[in-house]
Amino acid sequence: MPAKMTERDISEVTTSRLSVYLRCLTYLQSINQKTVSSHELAERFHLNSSQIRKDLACLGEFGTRGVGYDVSHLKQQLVHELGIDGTRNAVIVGAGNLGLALADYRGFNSNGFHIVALLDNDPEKFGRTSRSGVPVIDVSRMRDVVRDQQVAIGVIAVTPESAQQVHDELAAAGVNAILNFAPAQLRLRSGVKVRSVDLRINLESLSFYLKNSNGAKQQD
Amino acid sequence: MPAKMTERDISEVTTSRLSVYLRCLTYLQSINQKTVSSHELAERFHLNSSQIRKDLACLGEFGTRGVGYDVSHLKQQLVHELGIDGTRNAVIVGAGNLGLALADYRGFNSNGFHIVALLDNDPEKFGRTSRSGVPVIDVSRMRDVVRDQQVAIGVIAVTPESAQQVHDELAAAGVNAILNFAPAQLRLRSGVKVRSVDLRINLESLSFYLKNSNGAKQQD
DNA sequence: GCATGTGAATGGATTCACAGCT
DNA sequence: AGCTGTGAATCCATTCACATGC
Repeated sequence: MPAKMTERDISEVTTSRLSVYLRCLTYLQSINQKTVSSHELAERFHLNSSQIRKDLACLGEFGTRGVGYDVSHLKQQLVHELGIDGTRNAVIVGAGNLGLALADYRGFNSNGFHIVALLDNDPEKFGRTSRSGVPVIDVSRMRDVVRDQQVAIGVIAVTPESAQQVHDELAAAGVNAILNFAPAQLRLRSGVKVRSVDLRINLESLSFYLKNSNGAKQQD
Repeated sequence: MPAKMTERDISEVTTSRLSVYLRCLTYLQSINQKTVSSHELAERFHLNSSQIRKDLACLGEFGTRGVGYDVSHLKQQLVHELGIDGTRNAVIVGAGNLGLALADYRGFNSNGFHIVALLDNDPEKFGRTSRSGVPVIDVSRMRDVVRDQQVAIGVIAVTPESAQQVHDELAAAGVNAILNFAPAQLRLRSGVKVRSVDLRINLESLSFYLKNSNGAKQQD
């Protein structure tokens, strides 16, 4: 099977960094800076400058030797590469605390993304909205919502027990990208991309750090 | 400068996996399974079995050749290694949507962690509590709260503009581990561990996937 | 026989170092 | 002179393969 090189061989870590660069470019643009060098970016992010050049080179040759990168041009390229020059619609499944908070999260409803609905199975909640106005809809209507509103991304904010089922339903409804907040090990499907945010793991990782650095605070 | 090997040379990725194993062991214990092999764990997580053995070997030799690992013993070891055999107290800074949701998140208030307060600078909110009863306290009292309640972990759930300041205040108050939800590039301090959860980056990464897999859905 | 623990081999990502353009 | 783009070198993580012990 010949490696088909869909996804243009840009690795996961690289794309994450591209997002970070994009945010920085937006800032630079706002303070009217016209060009930026890989060294300047490197300092801002505690990164190595050649890493940044390698990352950016993935997109083509956009820099000018002796000068650096044109801020607004590079930004535009990143926006395009990340596929957020249009608007991507998303649904959040689970209108509990977390789902509601996410629905109102600025950054989820801006710059290329739009939350069209919260889906839940509790009839009590149908028809209500989040503070910012995202409506809660019966999860059994998922298929219709996804089709009618061209939903591309699903967010799983339900209990770990229901997460797998929700994942499968989203996939069946034609959603190919999923952001999962449930602390569960999902059985994945080919063609559907899942990113998991596991808050518990993050906490435990911090705890581990605390445990193993306590006696030895002053390392520099 | 001699590499002092605090943190016992266990890498970040490894500790994250240890958390995952822990969760699995808790499950296995609940269904009364007594032992488990690296192969069985590997299947559950789509991982390589020798990776699991390597990870677990970091903690010492807890397996029995020919048999596998004793579920409850290994679990206990992991709990101990991750430093969650006691209770670690945490505060959440920012009593907005996200902060409130996090305060009530089960998994944040169980098994080794306890959220003692939400800190905010809006007097309107002082004295209120989250649904589950976490009180909102004036952020200017951070120092006292941290001292009196022996807070080890801080969660940043404020706007990106305030994140750096909150980070610095937490560090100054003696909090050495921080979970940051603000989409901002923090200037870090030595001795303080920060893990960032950047929701925006996750979304953009999914968008990138969608953009680059669209023409080529059927890869297996 | 079966499963761990671990050196050796592989594979990826980061960093170095420099040739090439402006 | 300055900074990009990139092969080469290095570093770290994952996987292989097998000796070791139950």
